[in-house]
Amino acid sequence: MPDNAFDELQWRGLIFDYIEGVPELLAREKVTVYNGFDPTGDSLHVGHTVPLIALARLQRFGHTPVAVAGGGTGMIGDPSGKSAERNLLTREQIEYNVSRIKVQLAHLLDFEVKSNPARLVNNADWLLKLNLVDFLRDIGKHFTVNYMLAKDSVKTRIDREEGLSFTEFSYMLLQAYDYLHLYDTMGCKLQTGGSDQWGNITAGVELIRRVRGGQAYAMVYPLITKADGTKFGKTESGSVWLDPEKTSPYRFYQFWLNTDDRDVIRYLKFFTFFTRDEIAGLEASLAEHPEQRAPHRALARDMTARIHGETALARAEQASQALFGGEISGLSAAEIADIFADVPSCDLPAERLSGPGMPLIDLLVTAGVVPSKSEARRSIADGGIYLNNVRVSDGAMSVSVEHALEGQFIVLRKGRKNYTLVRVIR
RNA sequence: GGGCAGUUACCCAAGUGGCCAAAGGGGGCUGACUGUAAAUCAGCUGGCAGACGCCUUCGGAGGUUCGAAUCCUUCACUGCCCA
Repeated sequence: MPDNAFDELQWRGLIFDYIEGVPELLAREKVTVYNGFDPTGDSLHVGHTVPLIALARLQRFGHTPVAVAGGGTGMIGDPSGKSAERNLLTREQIEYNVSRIKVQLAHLLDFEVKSNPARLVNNADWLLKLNLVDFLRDIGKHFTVNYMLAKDSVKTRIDREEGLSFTEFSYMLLQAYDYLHLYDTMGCKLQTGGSDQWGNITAGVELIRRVRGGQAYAMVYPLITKADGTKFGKTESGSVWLDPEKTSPYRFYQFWLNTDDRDVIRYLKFFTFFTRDEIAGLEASLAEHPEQRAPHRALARDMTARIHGETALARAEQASQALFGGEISGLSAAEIADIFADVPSCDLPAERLSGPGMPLIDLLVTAGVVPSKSEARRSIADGGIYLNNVRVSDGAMSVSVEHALEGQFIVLRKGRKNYTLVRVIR
């Protein structure tokens, strides 16, 4: 690890833009740095983690990280990067979300160290106290509409058909006020965020200069891109969450393992704490033996262990091996239950399989493998459905008790890697 | 408040009385190939039956017609221009 935080971030490709003086600031003093996040859901997803992990990197260099939950701003909705007006959340929803996210943050930031413990605050604590007239006099006075209109987040929305509401237009002022508040109360001098936050962050820097004559700083990270042009952090089944209830450790592990070759080294730099030498080694391995996917595995292992722990990682790896390694028919009931613990599953009363059994078409729908019977028929016709890992050719077949492994499980699979476990309940 | 344009399936977008479950593209799903890849090629892509066929869908509601995504009325929403 280099001795300079800025160099470290730069090497990792994390510096997209910054206000002049940031490298010197980070080298000169231990600063309090904050990064906001949106509590619009009750869990963070992988896309949220880059700025938060970056905060952890700064913490390792002795700086003090502050995670700011946008409990107040979340009630408004940030127009940045949004194509349409945001749905507003209630105060209760947001408070619940913040409480859930707090647990996840503990995996990323160190709240325990004596010297520079991380902190979590909620901007609802100060924003909700604001009074409109005071706000307009004290804050609004310092911004011209021209300045606000010039911000990209506003400009792109005005150019689009949908436009944006006054509420969203005002968002940047609230975030600017956040920065001022944290500058005043915690001596916070640096705000970080995704590159889409640049306008909001610099508005805060501007405000601090005007009302306090102080110098505050801004630094933003690049948007995480994917080589194939799709959005990072999404899979067929939606966002990849940190909450194991929403995204199982197995799926989480698989998400990272499936990283595109062209992206994997960059992601190692973004997400892990591997050293330059370690990453260089993995890069060499990728070049020489791409089929071994050593960097993918390292990335998946590291992330899964950090977020879900070693036990969950071990299980995710075991399941991956069994599912993609091959044979499942020889496994015991206990092994099956264990391997598929994380895989989507459903319960089915044994009576439904009695006698001639249940049409496979119906079972596929019941188990949620496909959304409709038409889709089920299509998938079978395409050769994309497997029963206990054997491709199904007969679209009219029925599933009976005999098909259940150990009398207890039926393994349905659609395509290469979508497994569903049916538990037969007596 | 006035004028104009628009609202079609997951998205973009054709369609202006029957040949429309609705062109084309994107996306998605599946197969072949492979490294649980990329690239490429092929099939599929509203629902229920899967044989004929039936049902729901072209912003909402109502109407004209043997028959409407297509015509009329009205309402809603969006954009542009005028006040």
